Order: sequence, then C-alpha cells, then structure tokens
Amino acid sequence: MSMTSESDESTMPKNCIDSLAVEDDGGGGDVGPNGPLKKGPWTSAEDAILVAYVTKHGEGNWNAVHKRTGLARCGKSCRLRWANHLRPDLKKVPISQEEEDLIVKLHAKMGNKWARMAAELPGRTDNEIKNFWNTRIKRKERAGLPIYPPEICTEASNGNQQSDNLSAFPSADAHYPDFIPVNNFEIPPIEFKNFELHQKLYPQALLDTPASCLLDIPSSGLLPQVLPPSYPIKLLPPTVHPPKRLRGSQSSFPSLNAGIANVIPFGSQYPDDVSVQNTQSLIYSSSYDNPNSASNSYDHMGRHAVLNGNPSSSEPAWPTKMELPSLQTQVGYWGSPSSPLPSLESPTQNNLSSNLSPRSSGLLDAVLYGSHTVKNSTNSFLQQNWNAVDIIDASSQDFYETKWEACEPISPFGRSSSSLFSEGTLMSGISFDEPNM
DNA sequence: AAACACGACAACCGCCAGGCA
DNA sequence: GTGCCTGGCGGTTGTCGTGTT
Repeated sequence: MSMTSESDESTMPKNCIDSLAVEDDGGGGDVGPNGPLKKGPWTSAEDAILVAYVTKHGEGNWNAVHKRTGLARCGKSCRLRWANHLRPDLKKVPISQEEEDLIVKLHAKMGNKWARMAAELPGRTDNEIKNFWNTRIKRKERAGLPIYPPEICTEASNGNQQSDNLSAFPSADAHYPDFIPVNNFEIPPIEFKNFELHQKLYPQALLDTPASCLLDIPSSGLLPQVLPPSYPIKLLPPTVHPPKRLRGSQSSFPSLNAGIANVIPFGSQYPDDVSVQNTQSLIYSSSYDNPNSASNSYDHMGRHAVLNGNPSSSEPAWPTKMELPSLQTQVGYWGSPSSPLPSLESPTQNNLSSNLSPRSSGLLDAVLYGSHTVKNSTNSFLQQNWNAVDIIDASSQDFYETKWEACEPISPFGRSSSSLFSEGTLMSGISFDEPNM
C-alpha cells in the first residue's frame, strides 16, 4: 500500500484505550495509560514488528503486542493489520474473475457476511471482499445494472429448488433462491495450521529484533526483507481463522432471528452440509430451470436483486446503505407460523454432519470439529515441516530458495522481496518476550 | 495544469459474544 | 450471576491514485 504515512495525530479509539502505549515516536495518537497510541497507516517497521511478534507468540492476545514490543498500536489495530495484510496466506493479487463470480454467488446466499465469504475464498480477507463488493455495488448502481447477474439468480433459484428436494421446503422457497445448501462453517482441517507453521518460517533473527530498532527503520521496506520471498499458499491453505466466531450463531442469516432460525431447515445450509462443502458449484449447477424466479430477482431499477421475490424488500434501504440480500429481509415470511419447517436436528442433517463438518445447529460444534480436525492434521503437518524451523534458524537463505520456490510466487506484500537473511542485517538479542522499553 | 469525480483500499468505530475471574 | 477483558464482525470513513473534463 501506498499509505505509509508516519504522521498521525488523530485520537486513540475508545476501544483501544485499554492498551498501554509504550512507544513515543513523536507521532500523534492518543495517550493511553503509558503513552500514545498511533493511528492511521502502518509503516513497514510496524509491520515487521507485528509479524515478528505473531510469529513468535502466535495470534491472539493482541493487546499484549504493544506491551511486549513497544508497538504503539492497540490490540485491535494489530489484529486487523495482521488479518488483513500480514498473514502469509493472503493473496496479494487482484481479485480474479472466478473469485468475483464466487463472491457474487456467495453474497446472493449469505448477504453481507464478509467473514464467511472470506472463508470460502482462500487468501482473501473479509475486508477485501467487503471493499470489493462495495465498490462493485457502487459501480453497478451507478450504471443501473443489476447487482446479481441474471445467471446467478437463475442458478441460485435452481439450486434452491434443488434444495427443496432435500429439505422438503415449502413452495415459498421458490422466492428465496439464496436458500441453498452451503457449508458456511466449512473449516478445512488445515486451516489452524497456519500460524504454527509461520512460526517456523519467520527467522529467529527477526523474532529477536528489538522493536526499538525496527521502529527506526524507514518505511522503505523492511518488511519485504524480513519476510519470505514468496508465500506458502499451497502449504498453508488460507481460510477462515480458526475459532472464528460467527455472529448471530443462532442463525447465519443475520436478519433471521432466533425464532426463525429454529424453524428453517438451515441444516442443509450450514455447518453440516457436506454436500456443498467441496462442491460449491453445485449450488449453481442444478439442472432445474426456473426462469420465472430468475426474472423475479430484479427490481425494476435493476438495483437490488429481489432474490426472494418480495417486492417490499427491493426498495428502501438498499441504495443508501449496503444491504443484505433481500432474502435476509424476509424474516416475516420465513417466520410465519404457517410454515412448518423441519428441525435442524433432523436425522438427515445429523447424518450429513457426522461425515464431514460441524452440525448446523451449533457453532460450538463447528469449532470443536475444527479444533479436532486441526489437531490431527496439524500434528502430521507440522511433523512434516518441522525441520523448517531449524532450516530457517540455520540457513534461511537455503530454506527460502528450496522450500518456498514451489509456493505461490506472490509475496505477501506483492513484491518479490530479497531475503532479509541474504542481507543479514537484522539485529538480535532482544526477544519480544521481554519489554524492551 | 487545475479541478473534480471516482475507484480502490486501509483503517477505524461501534457493537456484540465468549471466556473468565 | 455479574462484570470485565478480549477478540470478531460489519459498517463507515479517510486517504491516495488515476482518469476525465
């Protein structure tokens, strides 16, 4: 990014007030109990500090970052920076057409569930998808084009009808093409590995680099130097972060309140729906043909896809505010007592869930499932890659040249960076275990 | 060349939920 | 049971680059 301004005089966010600022780099920022916290664009030096910290200590406990490193950033800021920019598994290339198509499809199903959408798009962050979508919406809106391409609506409605067969949905679902089976809780077994491996991949030298030193480094690009020349995307399948909590666990459709969630056969759509877990295209590949419902997916302005066919939802909020797909505005419809829907605990769903993924009815189950799977997979994975640590510590250069070559050629920061180790300039001796201020 | 509009993106903010003492 | 802390999520804002007038 070009945003590397060091100046930031803005005030500290309220939610960061609990963080203790140690660094006083003369920059702006509010003053926490122990000093100022910076806001605004991150510098390369700050990135490097954060990367080093996370590499060594792992994700989580973000508020400890600045306490241990002297980084004048609040925990939330650190977390976001890491998640959106520093995670090694992030793609640093523009969103492809395929990805765009998938985003559109996912949005038709999920609405503004960016985090969940990100989970379906390896290497993409919720923020990235959100930005992409918002931009796209604006563009479409300005052009008077439908947000959802006709084929998406058609496919979605087809998929929805197909789901009828599975869930014995009432005929009303013809108006809810986005009600299609999808495993929104998919937690690939490997996803929890990321950090452990990263810990092995970042150089010990960096880990021991004093924050005070790093902070003095100009933003000209320390980070590219301290990070591997390429990312192990293939080794580290990016996905939703481990116990990523899903908001409104009672229903993955935000607008569907608990009561509704209880009656809607989301089981076919949620955690346990393995039928879609690995075959997302299934959703749109149904042989069903329902042109009518597709045509209903657009309002007269071509603005908001009325996927649910409810005209009332197509009007108001959409243009001025990023809205959920109209599906999610149809609470009343689904919530109607006249629509006896199967329970989430139906045997069918349970059967599905028993195979591959967590049960739709419980986020906890999803997490537990994920943890279990990861635990197993991580062990073997780490065993396979364990020597990477030693390699790095001993000879980073060799490691990168030999191990990273086969990986995604795009570096985390979108450039081909020279190895930090090739330059061998990092200081050592100070660990982030100890506050260095 | 300057002004403006727009896109793209990073970062912040407020809210909320889970964990824990 | 309650309150605090931490972290996640979605919405919003701010900034910069680029194209157009």
